[in-house]
Amino acid sequence: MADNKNIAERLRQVHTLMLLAGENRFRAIAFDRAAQTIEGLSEPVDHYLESGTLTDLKGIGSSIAEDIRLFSETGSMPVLEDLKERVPDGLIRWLDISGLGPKNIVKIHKELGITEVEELADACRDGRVAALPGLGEKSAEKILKSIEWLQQHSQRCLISEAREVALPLLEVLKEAGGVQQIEVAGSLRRWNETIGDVDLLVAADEVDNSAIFDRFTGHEMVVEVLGRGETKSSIRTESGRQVDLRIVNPEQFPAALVYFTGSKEHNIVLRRRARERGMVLNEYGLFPANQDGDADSSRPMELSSETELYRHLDLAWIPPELREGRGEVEYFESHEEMPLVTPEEVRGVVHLHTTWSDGKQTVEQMARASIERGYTYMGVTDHSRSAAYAGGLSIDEVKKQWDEIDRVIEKFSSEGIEFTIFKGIESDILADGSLDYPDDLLDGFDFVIASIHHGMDMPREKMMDRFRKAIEHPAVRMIGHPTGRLLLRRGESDLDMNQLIEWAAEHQTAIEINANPHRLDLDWRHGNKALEAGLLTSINPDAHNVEGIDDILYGVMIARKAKFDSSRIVNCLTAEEFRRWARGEEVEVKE
DNA sequence: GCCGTTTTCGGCCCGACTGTTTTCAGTCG
Repeated sequence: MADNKNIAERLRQVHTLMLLAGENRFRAIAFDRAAQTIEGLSEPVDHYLESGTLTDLKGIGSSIAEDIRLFSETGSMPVLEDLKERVPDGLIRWLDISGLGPKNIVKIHKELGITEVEELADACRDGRVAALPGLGEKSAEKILKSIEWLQQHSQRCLISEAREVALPLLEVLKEAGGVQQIEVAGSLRRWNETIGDVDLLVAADEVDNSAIFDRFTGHEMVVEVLGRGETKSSIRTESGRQVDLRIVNPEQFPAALVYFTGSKEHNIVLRRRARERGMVLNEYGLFPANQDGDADSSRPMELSSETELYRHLDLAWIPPELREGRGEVEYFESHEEMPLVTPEEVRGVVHLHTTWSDGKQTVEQMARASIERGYTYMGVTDHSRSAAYAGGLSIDEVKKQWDEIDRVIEKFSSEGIEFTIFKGIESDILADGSLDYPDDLLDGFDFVIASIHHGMDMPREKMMDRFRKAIEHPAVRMIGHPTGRLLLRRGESDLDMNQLIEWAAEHQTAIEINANPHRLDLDWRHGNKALEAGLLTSINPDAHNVEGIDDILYGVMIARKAKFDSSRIVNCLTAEEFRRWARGEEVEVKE
């Protein structure tokens, strides 16, 4: 049996290799679209194969359906195998070089007979690339620079790092003369977990553009100006980030904001909708189409906001974090809004570490910091005993910690502070699926988060078996960071996430959204499945110090991307309701 | 390769910027 992720990955490979093989662009894109569709499914592809409904799916015709069927039955996809034979492995890495695309990759490869990035760098240095028709000195120099940059920096960064670049620039540009509106756009506005480039958008009258660009390119963070035109400029920061700034007229701002927020997939759907309604949508506005189908730019629709633009396309305004081409457009055709959790609705901080294990602050300090931030309860969840590297608690230490928590509770009570502290634990799930303490001790906790910290690369069946046993354990109320991933550093465990979601939903066990920007795990891409299954979650900062509590914001935004409203988030419950849920009582989930 | 409330063929999102060119192709977002 082939799982959806695996199939989508193969289809993506076909797309990439077709570009490098110089195949028809649209044929290649068809495979990319099919991959997108498969990824968004909440049922396994085999279900569609068996019922013969695969070709009912958007972007999957008889040809790709056959490729998928063959792959599912034989584990091999002939169209992919054929491409792999024709395209050298090394070329795939060339696509990461910014400024170099498939056309020139094919040209350089064919003319010079080279396949490795290092060979390409040499060919740029010794003039062979510059001598090719259509390329020149500057192209060679640009490619070489990109290769060198690539070797020093990873292409993407965490959303937290991107915000550190974007927010100061935003502040400085706000103060620049002539700036009427300014917004962060791109994947950062959509709250994606990793970010490539930072996009900024400004509304200003043209006469002011030059001064605004001066402010931008002159900022102290800037180490290189990559380009500067009339309306667009790009810079690189000392941290290696590329930032693009676009300036448009105020009347163009709404359309430009939609356009630069993306995603690409979302924009394509919007443009198609505009076409279907006799209009053309571009970054400058929404225009009636003339007889040739081009935009009649003399008659722009008047737009004062994104909302109006969506209205013209018979849609309600779609929050940026949902604009991922995963069914949001269909939803907002018939709904005015989607119920989504807000930061204010989170009431408790229920996954945090203290000095008892690897946290930096005491129980009392973490509690006071939570109170300052407006939370009404917290759950202390230090590491269990086998997490030796993180100072996991022995049975004896657990009991001492309980005493300390009781002392803090008493102290608060004497100070007249209303704040609830739950005694929790982040228990390791051991290799055989059992937990890290005897059952009678586990019963003594208010709640248990079960997480895997060891043996994360076991085969899928073993991993699933471990999680199943943990979910079935009566003391366990939450699963922590299910895939174990560390973004940009470590991959995910091999899991059947749909199955895991179903098991957890059956037991009313929550799967946390770990809000630490290095994790953001559960992945929002499982949101549709989680919604169908009625999965509960908890937005958990996994804080190891006071500042870590603020990561809850990232968790809230990821929960919104995953379409959670507060009724399915256990730390949006009141302290009393949380206590009842932790005891295993049913909680009300809104339909 | 996919798709159709104008279409079973001929489109497929659209424009800025750059560099290599003399009118445009490639790349990016």
